[in-house]
Formats: sequence, structure tokens, C-alpha cells
Amino acid sequence: MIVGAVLYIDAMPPTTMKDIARDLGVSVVTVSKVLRNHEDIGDETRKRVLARVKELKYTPNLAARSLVTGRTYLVGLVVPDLLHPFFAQIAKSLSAVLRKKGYCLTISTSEEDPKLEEQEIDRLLGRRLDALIIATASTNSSVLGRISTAGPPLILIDRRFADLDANYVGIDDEAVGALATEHLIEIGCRRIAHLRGPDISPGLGRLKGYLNALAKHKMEQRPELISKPRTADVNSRETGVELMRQMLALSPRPDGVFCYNDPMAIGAMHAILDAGLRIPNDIAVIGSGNLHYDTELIVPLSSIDQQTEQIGERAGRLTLSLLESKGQPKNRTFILEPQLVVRASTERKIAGRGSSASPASRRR
Amino acid sequence: MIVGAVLYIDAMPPTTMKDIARDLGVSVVTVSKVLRNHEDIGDETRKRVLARVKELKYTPNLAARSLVTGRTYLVGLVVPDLLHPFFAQIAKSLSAVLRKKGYCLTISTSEEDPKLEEQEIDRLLGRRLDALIIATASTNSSVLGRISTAGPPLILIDRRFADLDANYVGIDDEAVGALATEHLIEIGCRRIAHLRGPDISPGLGRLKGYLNALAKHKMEQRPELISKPRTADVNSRETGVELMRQMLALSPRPDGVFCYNDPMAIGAMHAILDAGLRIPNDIAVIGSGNLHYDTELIVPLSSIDQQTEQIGERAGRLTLSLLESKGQPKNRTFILEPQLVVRASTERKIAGRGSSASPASRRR
DNA sequence: TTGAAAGCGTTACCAG
DNA sequence: CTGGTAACGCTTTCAA
Repeated sequence: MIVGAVLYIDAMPPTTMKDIARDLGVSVVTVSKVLRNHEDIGDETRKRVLARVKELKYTPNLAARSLVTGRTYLVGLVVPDLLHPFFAQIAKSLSAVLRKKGYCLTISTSEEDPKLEEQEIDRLLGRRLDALIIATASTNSSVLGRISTAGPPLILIDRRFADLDANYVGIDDEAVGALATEHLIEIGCRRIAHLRGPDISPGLGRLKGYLNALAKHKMEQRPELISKPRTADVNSRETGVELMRQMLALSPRPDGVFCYNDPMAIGAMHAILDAGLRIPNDIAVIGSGNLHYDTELIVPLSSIDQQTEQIGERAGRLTLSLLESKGQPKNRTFILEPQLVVRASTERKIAGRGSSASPASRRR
Repeated sequence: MIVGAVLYIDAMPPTTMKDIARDLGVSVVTVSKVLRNHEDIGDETRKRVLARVKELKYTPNLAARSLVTGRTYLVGLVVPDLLHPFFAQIAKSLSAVLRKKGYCLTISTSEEDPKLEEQEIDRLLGRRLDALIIATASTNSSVLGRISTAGPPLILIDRRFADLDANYVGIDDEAVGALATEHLIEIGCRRIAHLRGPDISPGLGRLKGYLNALAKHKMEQRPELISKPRTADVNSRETGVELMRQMLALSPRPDGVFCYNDPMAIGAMHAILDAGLRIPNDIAVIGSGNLHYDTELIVPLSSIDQQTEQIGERAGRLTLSLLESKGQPKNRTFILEPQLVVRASTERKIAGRGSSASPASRRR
């Protein structure tokens, strides 16, 4: 008997508006209006409908609704790598903002592969998303350009293209490079190396910031202290080890290094320590990203905070405003300011670890 | 003129099967069948349809399809925290498996809050997902029990309930506790502490494994060496610091500690180092999770690998088989075997860091 | 304030 | 092999 009952429940088709309408002797239209808070419904009717809705735990079939409204209440997010705390944090805060307004977030990863990214985008567009948010792995704007003219609202994060006018939320990458480099200059570094990122906007911006800072302080810029650009932002740690080894072979060697991101900086630190040198006394190291485990490393790592949480939030709010607004609004850009976080890897005055934490280094 | 063209494109309603059918002088049904690889379609017709589909970059409207098939090709994933590498990794590998079969993954976080989790589940169910995968934050099976009888296929990961018969993929938590504890015993620890996790299946299982290992080696189990259970799996690092401090106040103090997860172990290491003790010579530390940055810590951390990637993959394949199968298949359970990864925090024979890496410690 | 009718784009079911 | 017809569950429009 119990089995019978369970099977029955299971086979039962979900409640529809028709059921509710029939039960209450009103029309489907009336039910529909109540559910969308239409004005012109009698108080009495409204109450009865809502009561029945609650009783049956009714929720409207979104597929049916989408079909007629053309909106899916689904937002897509494409990131290069969900395992990277930077993108995981963005996904998290984005999802929190969107869900408050009833949107779901569907997340795809491109694995830093432009081909895979294009496939994913096409898959998502096939679902008729209401908006697409993307930290692109592409090296040119062609795919995204196509979407931005013929697709749903497009919001770029973290990476963008000079030749593509689109919604964008990201950090001021030149400021990242400048902040990091000036900090190294201030603690007394005279030969500052830069382990470059790939040839995408954050990599280029940070490089530019680095060069600007050197220029501003009238320091010579030496080509041999700048690593070759990478093809994509993968295996940063291993790349950091390798590139740093090359730098250590120089003579004279650098006394400070600014790395494109924290994983690279971690790799660089390994190379330095393995060479028997001290951080920061022989070589000071600074990264970018301010990952949550920077405090826990062999040498706690100075870094540039990228306001990750805020990027997600901003992008979320921008998306909502795009979805709420009628017509085609102008594209908007939000550039957030980075912040220097000093830890042991650039604290030259104070020796030892842990107890030397300055107020700034307490930030996560 | 250009503006006009752009607006035109933008206002253009997306292609439908009707358009293609009209263009080719065939019926909508024929087009539909071609797109779903139906047998009974002439070769010639099929070619023409496919050609036109490609020309127009047509993709079927999934909302319409869902409406009639009752399937959404959407799978939901609810995890306590996307920032935790364990869950991020699962999301990543899960998404990779599902997308190959055309499913999208929508991800929500519960922030370890059962109330929020229930809300999220209801939101997702409202979307008529094809399946729901969840690492639950609930402390009892009531909410999930409701779904498993009346909702879409339910797949539990990482955490489960003794009184709920459901699909489950996870690690053998007793083995985790036993492996870690026996390793500590083998390197000579005689007073082994355990920093407990919360009262959910992984926490309880690991505790049991710890107790079993002590019993097996005829070692006395001392209540004061086992921390109180936590309410939820949050702020593990801070908790680790605090609990370890309490353990250090004991006399005699422990000479080894098995921590519920790696963040807790990191906290514990801080407490130990701050007390002026050495790891592993005074106190050996082992965690669980084998996070990707365990190798980079102040003291590289021994840990138990939880086969995270495989959990995601298995859960993905299980989900697919549930979706593909007709009728209501029996619930299945997959228990994966954990693996010990030895690093400096338990390497007593060898002093120094880095170069002492054993083969095992090279794993990420 | 309410509701009847007409779709939305697709697939299922048969009949030809 | 092909296609007409009837859904699927909802919203929109417009008339009552």
C-alpha cells in the first residue's frame, strides 16, 4: 500500500494553474495575474488563490513562462577556471546578487581555451540566457563582438578588448602594476624584475603599470628583467619557478620581483629559496590577487588585492540593471581600485615570520 | 545606415523551425525529426535541413522543448561554499561530465546554512531541474527526504544521512580517519589528538576511524585529546588555532594531531609554531582534503587525499545514468578510497624542507 | 474586476 | 518516409 502511494505521488504530474483555477472556480488568467501581482484583482479572489497556491506548494512552470515572455531568468557565467579562488569568489558573490532577484546562474569553464570557450558560449546562447557574463579566454574580440551585436546583454569581467565597446567590470590593472612596483622601489629594490602574464588586458595593463612606475622613479627599464609573455594563464606556479630561475641566472640578479599573479609568485619564491637566497632580504617578492592562503605560505606573500568580491557584486548589479531596463542601454564600465597588502615577502626591516605582521597583513 | 542595420538585427526574432520548414518546403515535424536524428527521414531531406540549420545558425528553443518533453536539461548543484577548493573542484569536474551530454549545471551555495539551503532547493525545484546534486548543510534528512520521494532524482555527495536511502557519492570517511591516525602512530606518536569536524557524516566517520585506529593499535583513547564537535564547517582555520591552543595547554601535551580538514590543520600549525614548538618533531600534524596549496605552506602539510575530482566525475556519471534510465532505478552508493599523502608536517626522519620531498609528496 | 481566445516553439501520435 | 493535429503551461490582448 505504501508502495502504491509512493508510486502515485511519483507519477502525479505537477500542479498547474489550471488545477488551481478549477478548484477555485476562477479562470486561469486570474490565477496568473495574482501570481504576478497584477493590480486588477479583487482582494477576496487574491487571498483565495494565494491560499490554494500555498496549500499545493505550486510553483509556476518557468519553461512555459519563458516560451511566452522570451525571458529565461537564467544568467550564464563563463570563467577560465573555477578552481582559481579569484573566479570562484566572483561566481559566489555574483550568484548571491542574482538569486535575490530570482535569477539562476549557470557556470561554465573554458579552461583558458578559446575554442572551448566559444563552444560553451554557443551552448549557453542556445539556452536563450537573459545575460552572459564572461571572463574571456579569447585573445581577440571576434566571438564576443558577434554576441554583443546580436545576442543577450554581455558583461565582461576581468579581461577586455580595446576594440570592443562592451559592459565591463574589472580592476585598474595599470594601478596594480604601479602599486606593486612602487612598493618594491620604496623598500629599496633597485633591479626589479617582472614575471609577465599573458597578452590579455590584465597582463598588458600590469606590465604598463610596472613600466610607468620605473619611469616615474627614473629607474632604467631593462628588457632582460621582463619575462616573455605567456600564451595563457595556466600552470602559473610552474611557470613562476621556471621564469624565476632564468632571472636568477642573470648577473647582477634582480633584488625584487613583481609577479603577474600569486601562483606565479609562489613559484618564484620556491625558485629563490631553492637557490639558497633569502626573501625578502636578497629578493623581495610581490604578487597580485591576494589569495586567501597568501598568509599561510612558506613566506607570507605580499600582494595586490583585486577587490574580487566587489567585482562579482558590481557585475551582478550591472547585469540586473541591464535586465530591468527597457531598450538598449549604453555600455558601462566599472574600474575598481586595487589595494596593496604588505606581508613578509616584502618586509625588509623586520626579520622573522608571523609575529611581525603589520596591520595591513592581517587582511585576508 | 549602420545603426539601422544593427537595430534590425537586434529586433529580429530568433529563427524557428517554422522558418526552416517554410524555406525548404517541408513540414516542421520533418525539421524536428532531423534535429533529433530520427531514423525515418530521407537522406536528401536530411541534408537540406542540416544545411539550412547551419546557414541560419539555428538552435532549438529549449523552453519550448522542455514544455513538451518535461525535461529541462538543467542539473542543479548545491554546495556549502564554492570558495572551498573541495567543492570548487567537484563543481568543475561535474560540469565537465554533464556538459558533454548537453546538460547545464546551475550552482547555488548554502553558506553552510540549512535554512538558506532549503530556500535554494525550493528555488531550484521551481525550475523543474532534471536532477539535484547536493552536499547538504542540513543536520537531518527531512528536507531531502521530501525531495527524494516527490522530486527529481537526488544525488548526495560528501555528506549523507543514516536514515535516508539516497544516491550517494563520497569518500570512505572511516578510512580517512584510520589512515591519518595510523600514519601518526607509525611515525611514533603516542598521544594523538583529534580536532573534530561537525556532527555530519564526514565528521563522525573520521572520528570513528580515529578511534578504530587507536583501538587496533591498543592505544588508550583519551577524551581530553578529542575536541568538542563544531556546529558547522565554517571558519575552520580560526577554529583550528583555538582548539589547538587548548590542546597545547594539556600536560602532557599531544605529540601528534589529526585534523578534520586542511584549513583546521593550518590553524593548528599556527598555534603550534606560535607556541615555539617544532613541526613535526614536537608535534606532527596531518589534515584531510589534500588542497592544492598544501605543498606551499609554512610547513608543507601531510593530508589525506579525498579523490575530489573523482567524486565529481562519479556523481556526474551517476546523474547521467539516472537521467537516461527509464523508470525509477534503485539508489546507488559509491564510496571512494582515500589516499595518504606524506609531506613535511609528518616527516620525522628527515629534517629541513623542500628538498626532502618523498615521492608521495609530489602529488598535488 | 474577470475571463475567453490566441498564441509562444516544440514534440508526440497517428494517418497517409 | 512525411506531415497534420493536438497538446505542453503559461501570458497577452481585448472584450465583457
